[in-house]
Amino acid sequence: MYWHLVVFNKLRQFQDLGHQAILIIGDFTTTIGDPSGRSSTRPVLTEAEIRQNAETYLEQAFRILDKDKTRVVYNSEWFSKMSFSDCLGLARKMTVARMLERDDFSKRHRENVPISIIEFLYPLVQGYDSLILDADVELGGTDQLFNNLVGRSLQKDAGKSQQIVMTLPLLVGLDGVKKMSKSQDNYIAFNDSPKDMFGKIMSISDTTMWDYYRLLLLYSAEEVKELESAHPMECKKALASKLVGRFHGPEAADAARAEFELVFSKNRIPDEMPEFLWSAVATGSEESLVNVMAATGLFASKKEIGRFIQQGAVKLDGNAVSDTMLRLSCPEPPVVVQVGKRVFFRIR
RNA sequence: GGUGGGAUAUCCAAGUUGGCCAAAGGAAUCUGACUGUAAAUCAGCCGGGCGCAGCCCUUCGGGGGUUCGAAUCCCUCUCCCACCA
Repeated sequence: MYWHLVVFNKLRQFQDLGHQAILIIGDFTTTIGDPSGRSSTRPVLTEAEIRQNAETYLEQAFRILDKDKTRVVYNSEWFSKMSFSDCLGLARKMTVARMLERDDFSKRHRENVPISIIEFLYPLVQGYDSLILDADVELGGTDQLFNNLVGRSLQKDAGKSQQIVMTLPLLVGLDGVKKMSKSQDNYIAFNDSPKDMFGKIMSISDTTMWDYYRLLLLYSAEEVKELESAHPMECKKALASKLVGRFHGPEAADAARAEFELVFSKNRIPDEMPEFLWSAVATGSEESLVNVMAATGLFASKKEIGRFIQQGAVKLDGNAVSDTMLRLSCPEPPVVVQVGKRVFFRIR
C-alpha cells in the first residue's frame, strides 16, 4: 500500500546515510488489534492471514529498501515467550490516566464507545518492541506518536538510552479525506496493475496530489510550488507516470498513460479487454442484453444492470442503450460493451 | 449483584398505539449532465427475481411463539450502554 512508501522512503534515506533499518513484523501484535483511529474493535486475523500479509509487506518493502541494510524481525519471537506475570510486570509500567491522554482513547471513553483492556495493552506491547531491539530511532505515522513515546518510557525505565521518535505525515486516501488504509478501501497497492494504479492516481483530488508529490516522490515545498503553476491535470499525469514507473518500469508507465489518454481523454475504446464467447453468455441464438451482461459475472445483480441501462451507462460499440428489454443475437463482428467510464468487455 | 436503556440496510439514524414498511432522513458508493476519471453543483439510483407501471422472495441482533398479518406484541439467548452496589 502506498502509505508504506512514505515510511520506506524515510527509512531508505537513513540507510543511504549508513544506518541499518529494522522492520518489525507485528505478527503477534496483530492478534491484539490496533485501536488507532477506529471507532470499534478490529476483528482478529488468523495466523495464516497474518503470515500472508507479512510476505506481501516484505515484498513491497524491498522495492524501496536496501536489503543488505535491513533486518527483519517478528515480534512473536519475544512475545510468545512471555508469561502472564511478565505481562503484568509490563502492565505495571503504565497508568490509566496516561493511557487516556491518547486522543483516540479519551474520545472513545467520552462517547461511551467500548475500549477493551487488551487495547490498553497495545501501546505497551509496541513500546516493548523498541526496548527489546534497543531502538535508537523509531518511525511511524503521526497516529502512532503515543505508542512510540511509550517505547521511550520503557527504555528510560530500564535504564537504557531513549529512542528518538520521528513521526511522518499520514497519507490521505483516494477519497481525499480519510487516511489511506486497507479497511477504508481507499488505497493504492504496490501491486496494482499499471492501468489501475494510473487510474487511481488520476482520480485523486488536486489538493491531495501535492501531498502525494511531497510524501511519495519527496518533492520539496519549492518544487511543488513551481509545479502548481502548470495545469493540474498535467501534473497529475506526471505524478501517475512517475509512480507507475517506479513499480512497473517506464515502459509500463508510458503504456498506462497512453491508454488513459486514449480511453478517457479521447473517449476511445481500449485495445485490451476481457472477452466472452457468445455461447458462454447466452443460451440460444437470441438473448436479452441484461442476461448476457449478468452472465459475465462482472455485475452484482440484474437489477443493477437494469439501472445502468436506465441511466444511460451502457453502450454497445459506443452507442448508448436505453431499452432495458433489448435482445441481442450472436454479434458479427464482435461487439464491445461499455458500462460506465471504465468497464469494457467484448462479446464474440 | 440490582435496575433501566439499546441492537434497523455500507455507515449514521427515524420507525416500536401490529397492516399505508423493502423500511423516512443524512452520508458514502455508483450512474448521468458539466469537466481535467480534480473540485464544486444539479439530477438519478441506492436488497433480489420475473418480458417488470404488476407480482413474488429475502431482510430490521440470533432462535421460538401469538396473529389473517410482526421491525413493531410475548418468551428466550447473545452483545452493548448507563445508573446503583
